[in-house]
Amino acid sequence: MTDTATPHDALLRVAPEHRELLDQVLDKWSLRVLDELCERPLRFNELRRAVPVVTQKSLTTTLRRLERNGMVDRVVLSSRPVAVEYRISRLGRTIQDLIDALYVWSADNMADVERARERFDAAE
Amino acid sequence: MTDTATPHDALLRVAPEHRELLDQVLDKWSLRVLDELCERPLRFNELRRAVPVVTQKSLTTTLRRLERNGMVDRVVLSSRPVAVEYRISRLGRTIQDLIDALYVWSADNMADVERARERFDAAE
DNA sequence: CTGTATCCTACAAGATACTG
DNA sequence: CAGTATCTTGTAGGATACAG
Repeated sequence: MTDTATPHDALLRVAPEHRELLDQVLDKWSLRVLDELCERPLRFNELRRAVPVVTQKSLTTTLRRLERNGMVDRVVLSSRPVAVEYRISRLGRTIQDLIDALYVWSADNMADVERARERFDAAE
Repeated sequence: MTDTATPHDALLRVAPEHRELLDQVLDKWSLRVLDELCERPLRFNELRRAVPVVTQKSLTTTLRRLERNGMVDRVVLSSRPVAVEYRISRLGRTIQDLIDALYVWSADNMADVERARERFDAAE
């Protein structure tokens, strides 16, 4: 790579499997679940209460996908009655750092975004 | 904040408007459009060809939303026939840096993710 | 408590046709 | 070229009931 290349050139044509992984891990419910589990391990119903207002079905789907991709660990604590705890994994923590950077970006730039929106809406 | 707080505590309860902004700017088509515009300004149909396989409707919707949020600039070059160019904005470039970091993360961790998937799928 | 199984609907997105 | 308009379809997600 020559020094005339822009920094972005190194990432031209992002592989489809990388896009797909981000799609599976950066969706609405996944972001909320990762947020919560980053603070502390939680059981299924605790998580349900912590993430308003997710349905059982959506929470199950989200947890399975996060578990499959190695972002969270599912730990069976006991049976009769069944107790299951969800914990963020090492991998999950590394992506949460990047997600947090996005939240910081939002906070830093929200004023500019709102100005852009006002300009756009006024131009109609 | 005391030194017993975890780094994540500072971000507890992310404001809904920040989540909403990320939802509007990190969806499938937006990521692809920002990728392309980061390399060079493009006209509508150039962008359509560059992003396979987006429909006119989805591309229009995506561009309007990105423009409204100040991520891209829409520049009318001439009329008769109309020519319109889309360019990444300063704000767009700042978030693209973070998106690129996510792609790098995907590349760095894809092997671990695939191992997790194999383990999960084998456990069925 | 931790889920599955069904049914249902609302909205995103595709196909197609048309316009300034 | 750069869109808009209309119609249709696919699918994620909600409501509800039930099970281990």
